[in-house]
Amino acid sequence: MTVEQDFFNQYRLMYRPFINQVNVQLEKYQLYSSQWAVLRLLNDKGRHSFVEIANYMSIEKPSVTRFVHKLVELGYVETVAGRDKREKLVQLTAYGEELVLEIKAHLKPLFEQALAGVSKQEIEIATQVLAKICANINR
Amino acid sequence: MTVEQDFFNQYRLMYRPFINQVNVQLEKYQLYSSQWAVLRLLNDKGRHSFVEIANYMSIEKPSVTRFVHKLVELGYVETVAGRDKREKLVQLTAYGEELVLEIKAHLKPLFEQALAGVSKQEIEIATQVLAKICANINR
DNA sequence: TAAATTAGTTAGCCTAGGTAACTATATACC
DNA sequence: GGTATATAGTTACCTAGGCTAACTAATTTA
Repeated sequence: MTVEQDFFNQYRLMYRPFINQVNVQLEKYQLYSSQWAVLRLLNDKGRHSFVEIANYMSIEKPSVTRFVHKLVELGYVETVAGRDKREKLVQLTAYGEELVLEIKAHLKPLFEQALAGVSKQEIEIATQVLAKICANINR
Repeated sequence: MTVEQDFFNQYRLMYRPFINQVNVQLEKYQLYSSQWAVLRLLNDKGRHSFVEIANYMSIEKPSVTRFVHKLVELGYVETVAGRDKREKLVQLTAYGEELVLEIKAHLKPLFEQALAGVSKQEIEIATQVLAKICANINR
């Protein structure tokens, strides 16, 4: 078995337990991990149109419509007029912004426990590897 | 944003494009990436019971039943009697074994392209980080 | 100004997971 | 030994979270 295959095997193996743990932590906010990913994007990089969110997350527009409508219902985000009459921008509400901070703090222990015994340097290398793969794949 | 959160964000971001690419490559074998993961397990580590497969993949037994029945239909695996009358072991057929080799070769270029510009050493570190997380989470 | 493109929506489908409840077998406990 | 509990796999049905196709409205291009 090659190092490459090994890596992707391990990558895959981690997915379900990780997502399950995150979902357990997010339950009290009525969120799933994919909805949380949208909130994080809006918090870290400001408002985005539906198409921008779709591209960022590598999903299709109808899926974004559903996520966003759910998040609007929960009062975490709102849509505002975009650059022209077609476009709508999604942004966090004041409540949503508070919540993101709270959730980040709430998730922190999980992330730290998951990465226990791994040095900062190793985490950074692993992060760079993942980023590089994204760039290679989406090219 | 902490290095931990950054890492998990990047991890998540890679998932969909990666799985989609793998699925495209597996289409000609009528497989999805999760079914392929089962075949790989059987090839790399020999025959497993349904429960063992469920534990390894962090999924529930009914999901395994479905996977395996699909793979039996395709003629890639077969079930044999286990250690007692309840247990059934799943193993590759001769055809399945050939196929695993073929698929591994078929996927190799994709993995190499995805990891282009990443050193063996970095890949190994990233793999260890992922394995460590699995161990930490499942504890 | 007609044709093509783009943003978002709607409807309906599929995968890949889940839970609950079941059968058959095996083990543990009085 | 017989009853209670546990375990392996199955069945039926539910859900999250994707997808495509076809649509409307607005915009850009030819």
